Amino acid sequence: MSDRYQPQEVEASIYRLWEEHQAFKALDVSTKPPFSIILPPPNVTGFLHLGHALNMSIQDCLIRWKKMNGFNVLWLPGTDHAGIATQVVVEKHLQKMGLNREQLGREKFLEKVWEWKRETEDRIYSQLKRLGGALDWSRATFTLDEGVSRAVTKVFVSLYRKGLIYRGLRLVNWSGPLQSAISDLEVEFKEVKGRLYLIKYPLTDSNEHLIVATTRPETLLGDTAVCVHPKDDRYQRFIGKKVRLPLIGREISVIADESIDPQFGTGVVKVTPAHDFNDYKLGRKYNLDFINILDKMCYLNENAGIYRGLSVTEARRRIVHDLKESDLLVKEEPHIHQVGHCSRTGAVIEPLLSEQWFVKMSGLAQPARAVVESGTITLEPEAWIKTYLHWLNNIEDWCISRQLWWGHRIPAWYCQVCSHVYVDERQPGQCEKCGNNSWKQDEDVLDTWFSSALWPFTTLGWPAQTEALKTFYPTSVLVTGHDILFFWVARMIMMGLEFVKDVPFRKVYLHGLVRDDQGTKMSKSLDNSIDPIDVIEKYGADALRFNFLAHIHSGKDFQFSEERVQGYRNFINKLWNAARFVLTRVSVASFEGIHGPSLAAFDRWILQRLWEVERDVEQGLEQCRFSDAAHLLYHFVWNDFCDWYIEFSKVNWLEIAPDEKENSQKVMLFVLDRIIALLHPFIPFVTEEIFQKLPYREGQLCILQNYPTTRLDKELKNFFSSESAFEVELLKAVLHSIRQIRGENRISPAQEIGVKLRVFDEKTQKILGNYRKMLMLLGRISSLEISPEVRAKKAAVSRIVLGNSSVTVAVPLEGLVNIEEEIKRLTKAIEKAEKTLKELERRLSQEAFLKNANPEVVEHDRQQSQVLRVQIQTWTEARERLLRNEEFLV
RNA sequence: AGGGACUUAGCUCAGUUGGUAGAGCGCCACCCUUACAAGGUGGAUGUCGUCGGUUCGAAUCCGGCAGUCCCUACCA
Repeated sequence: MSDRYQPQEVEASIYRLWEEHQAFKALDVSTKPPFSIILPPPNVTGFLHLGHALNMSIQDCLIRWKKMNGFNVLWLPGTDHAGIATQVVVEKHLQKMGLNREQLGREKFLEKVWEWKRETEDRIYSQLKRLGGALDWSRATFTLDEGVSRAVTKVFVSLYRKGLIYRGLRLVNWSGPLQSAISDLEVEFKEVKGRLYLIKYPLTDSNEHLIVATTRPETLLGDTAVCVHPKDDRYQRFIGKKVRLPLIGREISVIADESIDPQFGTGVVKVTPAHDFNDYKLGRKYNLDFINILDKMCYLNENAGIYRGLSVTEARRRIVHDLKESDLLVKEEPHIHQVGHCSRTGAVIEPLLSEQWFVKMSGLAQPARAVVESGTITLEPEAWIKTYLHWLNNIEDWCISRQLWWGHRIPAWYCQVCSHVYVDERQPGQCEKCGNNSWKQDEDVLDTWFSSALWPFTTLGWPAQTEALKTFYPTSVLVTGHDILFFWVARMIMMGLEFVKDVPFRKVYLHGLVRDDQGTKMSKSLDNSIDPIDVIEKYGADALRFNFLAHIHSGKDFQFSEERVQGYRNFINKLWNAARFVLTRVSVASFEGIHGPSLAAFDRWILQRLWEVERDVEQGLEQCRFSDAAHLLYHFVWNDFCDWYIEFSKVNWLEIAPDEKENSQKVMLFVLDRIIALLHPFIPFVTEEIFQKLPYREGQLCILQNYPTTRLDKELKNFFSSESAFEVELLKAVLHSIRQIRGENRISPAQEIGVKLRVFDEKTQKILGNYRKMLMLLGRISSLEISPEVRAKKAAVSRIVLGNSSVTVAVPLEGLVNIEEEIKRLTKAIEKAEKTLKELERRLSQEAFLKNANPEVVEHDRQQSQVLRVQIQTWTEARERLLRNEEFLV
């Protein structure tokens, strides 16, 4: 074994080992209880970033943990075609080669996208493998796979027949660059510094005019009314009259509606039902004309008269100019407002009237709300429940058609003769209305989230009632970022309830987003996104995973830092070296047959600590508190096992009889064995690599072991001993005192020192006497005196109080060090203790405290203040003697 | 505009029923003591955003204020 763990040399072969043993395979039928997670399918837009690595680290930890706990686990991989996103990426890619999709035509273009999909999917899957994902690859699914597509069509048809999907001419969010409608969720609102224009609208029957306030003067071309508040005294006399539209002269009515805020602008609003969501409602309510002035590219169309062909911004400039010329512009002022932008292209969203398909949401939302309210599905962190419910309560119908090519084609056909619309899973024969057989399928595809909403059951074979579906649905937990709670999570819940009549998962764990070390969101456009492979190659997959698991806290965003990964790489190396020590120094073949009665105190102590760690790690994982569990293990390995247990054992083994040594070595081997298993879900590669080196584990796999729990290791309790635990704590405290004196007095670790221990009771004296050699070696002591009466001159002194035992540690400093240093040290210690003591005494002197506080707290404070008094007295005396340079009883 | 948070050591963050402030990294000092220098030992560092309230006692519970962030939302 090398003295450094070399992840790049072992990770690939370890992953291969797992695959060869089919360690990730889930069984459709099994007597074991099921545990299933569907991997949120990454988009085939490009490679995975650190956010995915975080997401998958959590899932893989759960999967391996549950597997080791005896569950029949399924972690199902897949990828998402990601309609708009992928189409945009591929179009950009083609653009570089001087191609565009119109040139290629639908079929050729789709071939290109499929080509892209194959490449990126390969890359994504290899990234997941590099990260160590225990995914059942035999079940990998793509959202456009035939089975999934059939299911998507079936769901569409079914919802259509139930009247939950309808087609209609509606005002939708239109993205000019995409030439497609997008859903409300895909619109991002940004604050924009615009202008508010006040424009004169002359009355037809008088010389008066109304002044309209608008941020979008160009849309006046599509105005079909002007609206005021019915109770607005300023304008009541105009209601019902007509005004002449500036520049184009069309006559429109003045109407009144309560929705108008008289305080805003002039209190007069132009109504453009075909280009504004508020105006659309007014248009429907008052039966106004809908005049569409934009084409699919968001240029002005034939209804714009002389402005035809202009872009929206050009048109705005021209119209403002023309209004000024005609003296119709009263005023323009700066105005900050929220404007919707396309989340994919960044273009300003134009509300546009167009024929689209919608899902009626209110009926589907109700049960989805109920299952979260009732706790059938739990959200972690719970803070999201409120957000989730609020969204469902205010849900609007979902526009699911997209004017794209990449995606699930909408299963609707239009009769070319009589325009009859036919929706079915297959193309129809004769038209039931007119008897002709001339059909054209709808050109549009479905919103990518439509198929994602079905993912938990389509991946398991639905609509067929497969064994997999029976076994693994509902899935156990969904792990995903909180950014897609509405896009995905909510819709899966609706569709699962609608089509499988059960929730898609029992628990949702929402984690934060990964940010860079400056705290900004990682994104490709900012060029700050990191390929996890780069990190893995530098530090290993385990270090990256542990970094996430040790640092993820209840849904908070995660600030990535390479230094921290490096820190956990060091931890993994520490583990590696501990294992190396055990494997090279321990000569027993297995840990079987540990003989309880002859165990040393350290052995008992480490076994007890192990038991406690097993208990607490299990609790942490049960509660999805990954960082708690990770830190527990980190400190157990580094501090308890390496710093103390191995160091104690090294010395202990020098002294004891061969059979006792063997017994003790079994304990060390056992603890290492358990550590490896405990850490496996967090850092699978290094643990498996070490496991493979355990001689008695030949032919086995770490991933297939039982996870150490207090149930599995219940016999550990037989080894517990409070006296042993006390002995270990006492030794630790004495050694720490000696090292502290050494460190603070700058006595070199190479310099051996004399130490005198004054003990105040026989029991402690006996214990310390038994560990004389231990103390001397670990404390680098040349002469050690242990006695009830210890005299010293020019000595550094420290007082330990532990339970009923008390020890004074004295280190003669003559010739070693400047006495002034020690006086400073003592003074500092005394001051600190006095400060604490003062606070405790103040508290204990309050009658209210003694009366109201928990008796345990009072007792604790009493004891603690007694300890402090003893310490202060010892130190104060020592300081005086040092000053007077005389021998004293320490 | 409504909602949800967050504010703790130089940095990133823990702190689960209120009871003497913690970790990792960084920093300082001394050490290549044969598992590990990707290491060892010791050390320093915080009016827990601010003001008030409840309490014997508040980082922790309640309220006001300030700052930061996120989500939802058609304000012309």
